[in-house]
Amino acid sequence: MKMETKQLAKIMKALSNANRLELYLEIKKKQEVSYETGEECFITDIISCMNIGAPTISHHLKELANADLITTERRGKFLVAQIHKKTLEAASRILSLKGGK
Amino acid sequence: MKMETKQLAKIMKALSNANRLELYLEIKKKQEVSYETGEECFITDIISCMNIGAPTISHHLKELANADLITTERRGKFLVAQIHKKTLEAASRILSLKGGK
DNA sequence: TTGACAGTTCGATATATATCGAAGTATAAA
DNA sequence: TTTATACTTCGATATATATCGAACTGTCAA
Repeated sequence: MKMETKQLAKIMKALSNANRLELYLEIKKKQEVSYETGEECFITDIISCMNIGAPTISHHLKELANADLITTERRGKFLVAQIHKKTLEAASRILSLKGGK
Repeated sequence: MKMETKQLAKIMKALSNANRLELYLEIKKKQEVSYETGEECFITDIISCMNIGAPTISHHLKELANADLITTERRGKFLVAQIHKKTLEAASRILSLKGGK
């Protein structure tokens, strides 16, 4: 099997759980807003507006990071997350969503 | 949680297994070729070039169909599959891969 | 009708996963 | 230094999933 396929499956798996996907999309949304406001995406804000516990969020963040979809960074007491745009773009390329052969 | 998010998660889950994704991409590839040749995508050809058994293929086809990513149709003795382009396009739209948010 | 081929269904198994509560760690604030 | 906040780690549990072999169904060909 192609390396590409395995990699894409990994990305898909990371986005296959509804709560984790919501988490990812939330980070993505905040990051897009932050282009304008300069704010960062604080995980603590996301936790308070999702209906799963902190341990589960922590677990999901690791899965997203493991698939290279995000990175996280401590900012003092808090955790901030950034989207890896390249990973999502790579996924779309493999799926030939745009352009394509 | 948004309906959209749940739906997208379902699509992602269907594509999250490497073998199932390979199957999907194979159907997709054959369908693209078939634009030119007029051929259809026969599952039997795919089975013979993948290293999982027929029962598993059958299971995976159902998962893909359940996520609305493909449809299948009997052609006499054989099974042919078609990609639902719209589903993949909808997924990409929700992920905002193209165009703005 | 018999045989072969294509695919499905069933039952079993092994593995992965999502989630939680409890307890731990790190940082900031009082 | 005590307390509170923001996560993380651990262990447990319940559920889902991928996969297989065996047996079944449907279709064609001889």
